[in-house]
Amino acid sequence: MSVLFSRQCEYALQAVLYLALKAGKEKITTQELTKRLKIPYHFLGKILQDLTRKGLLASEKGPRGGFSLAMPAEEITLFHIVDAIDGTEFTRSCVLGFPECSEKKPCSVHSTWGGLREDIYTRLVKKNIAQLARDMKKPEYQSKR
Amino acid sequence: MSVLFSRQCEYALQAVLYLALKAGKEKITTQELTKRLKIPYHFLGKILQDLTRKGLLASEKGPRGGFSLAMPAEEITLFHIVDAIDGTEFTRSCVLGFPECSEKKPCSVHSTWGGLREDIYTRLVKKNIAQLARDMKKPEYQSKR
DNA sequence: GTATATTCAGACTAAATAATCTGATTTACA
DNA sequence: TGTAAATCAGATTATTTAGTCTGAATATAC
Ligand code: SF4
Ligand code: SF4
Repeated sequence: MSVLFSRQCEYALQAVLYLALKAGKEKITTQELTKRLKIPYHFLGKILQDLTRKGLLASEKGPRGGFSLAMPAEEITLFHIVDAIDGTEFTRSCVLGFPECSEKKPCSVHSTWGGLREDIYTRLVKKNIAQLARDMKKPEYQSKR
Repeated sequence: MSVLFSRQCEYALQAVLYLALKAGKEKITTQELTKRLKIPYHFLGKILQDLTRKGLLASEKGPRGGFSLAMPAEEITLFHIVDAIDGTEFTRSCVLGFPECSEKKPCSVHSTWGGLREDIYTRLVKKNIAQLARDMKKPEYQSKR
């Protein structure tokens, strides 16, 4: 298997994206998210708690409670989410997982692979989730649900 | 943690690259590889067996035995190695692990992320391991060992 | 032929990640 | 004030991946 981010992180990305799409309206419950995104309920619960602790989401308990973005969607990028869940180690370590090397003396694959992590980073910060949510509403993204 | 390929696969890449570098000469033993590349001995053994079964490496038992490339280094790319260990699923599935989607109705992040898997694929097939081994010998890659 | 160095095979253990379960806490509202 | 709907916390289990161990099979060299 090959994978870019952990499963938790993928779930987090989807969840926050969903929240951004519904931003402004009512709070969103774990139940709604678990149904729409097909993510295991309790696992998702943990992830949302985590994102809340990290300050990305705001939560409210009790009936009519749920989760919402803790800040304007314009200020959140996918990078913030990845950072909160998987951390930012990938911006520093070798994409191929090769052992330590110095920039001065790169290994033979570095000319090809060295740029990938910057590339991934760029994609993560390129758009904020408000833009992504707007994209989601464009006709060409409508809609299989 | 974020990672592109499994640890096994990373080890396999390093090992085959090492073999390419030493190609033509004697067979290389697991022991030499485990020392040079700092990969757990028995784990590496499994991986080399795997690569042999998949037809990428040739093995010989007994004293003076060991492993060597099963074909000219010019015919092997990193993609072949990844294919043998992790499989090629990543060329088809979403890099963010999002659930099934149709190309016709991509999700909102697809414009940014859709290209990444082709990008990775390209990097994997761009150079064969003979070229990579030659790169390794260039002065600018010399040498911390 | 015997000792030795290797791959090979399979069972086993360890660690990391993913997922589940139980119950406590908070809050809205009838 | 009581009930229900939600988050929150922590323990537990399951699954996957990583790594280890033991011994058999095979080939070389003396
Ligand atoms: S030189 Fe580049 S590709 Fe090679 S090990 Fe270092 S970071 Fe990885
Ligand atoms: S549309 Fe693209 S980014 Fe979105 S889920 Fe499908 S493959 Fe992934």
